[in-house]
Amino acid sequence: MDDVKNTSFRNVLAEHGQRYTRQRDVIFSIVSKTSDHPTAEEIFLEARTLLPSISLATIYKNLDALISCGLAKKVNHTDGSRRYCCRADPHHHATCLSCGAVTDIPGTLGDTELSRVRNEAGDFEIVGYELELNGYCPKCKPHSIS
Amino acid sequence: MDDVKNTSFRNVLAEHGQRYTRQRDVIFSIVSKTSDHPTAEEIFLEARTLLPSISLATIYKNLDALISCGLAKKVNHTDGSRRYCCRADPHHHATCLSCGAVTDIPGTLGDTELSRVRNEAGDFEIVGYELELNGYCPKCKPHSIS
DNA sequence: GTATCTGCAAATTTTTTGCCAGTAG
DNA sequence: CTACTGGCAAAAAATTTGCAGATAC
Repeated sequence: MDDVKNTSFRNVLAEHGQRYTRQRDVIFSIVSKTSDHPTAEEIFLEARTLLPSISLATIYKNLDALISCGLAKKVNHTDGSRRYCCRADPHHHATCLSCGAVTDIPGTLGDTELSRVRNEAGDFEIVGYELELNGYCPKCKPHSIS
Repeated sequence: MDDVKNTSFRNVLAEHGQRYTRQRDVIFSIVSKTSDHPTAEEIFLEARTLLPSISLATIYKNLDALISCGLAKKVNHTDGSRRYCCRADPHHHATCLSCGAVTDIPGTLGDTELSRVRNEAGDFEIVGYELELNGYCPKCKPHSIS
């Protein structure tokens, strides 16, 4: 199973004229395995546990490479920090207004809803969307009454 | 009409222990009048036409002040740039994948849709949401076929 | 073998801070 | 008056770039 995934990872890279490297692999798996959306710095710290000599510049370069292959993308974050996630099954992002944690919420918008939006959009051709939610996570909810 | 708005602007500031200043007013009106979502730098350049001696640090400080009063918020774009917008009537953001321009699209999600999402969210208490769309704006659409 | 990639350090860009004079309330 | 602000310059963070040696293919 992992072999298959790894092969397709290599293929996607190859299709975009990019080579497979250990660094790239590690970065990709960090971004795709974490359910929250790490910052470049966080990815760097995590990657260093596997590749102690990796540098932050390599993280940035590889994130760009992954993005150009469609394997990852930058995500919006209500607090303004730049974060990354891999393009997986559709889901929404819920950011806690209190602690800043990001939770993934499964699901997509309904077709009815989507065509309504598409209608409002007029000449703008909608390719994709992302629903950013904000509020209070279970941990912070009790305090939010203040 | 503008007087009323201005009074309420002052009130909101006062409620949050913030003072009314010309700089604050200018920055707020720039952010609320532009339909696209300017970066701090863009706000700075615009503000300088009215207040030639304003500094970029003042822009940042005031944006924080406005945000803390709920008068503006940070939005990130798919391209990773940090931008600001004022909290006005509900709308979606459509970012052009080709030229990066951001268009506001009026509308809200339907109640049915929203309660579905709320349901999926479980213990996470949803306060607000933002629908980020991406695709191609009318200007770039013709080229997107390539 | 050759083009791409890595890690390093330096350069940029972006954002935040400290300070003192100026101003709102 | 007194606390909050503004502008400046300097500091700190975040991101990008250039390069020589290493590596994928």
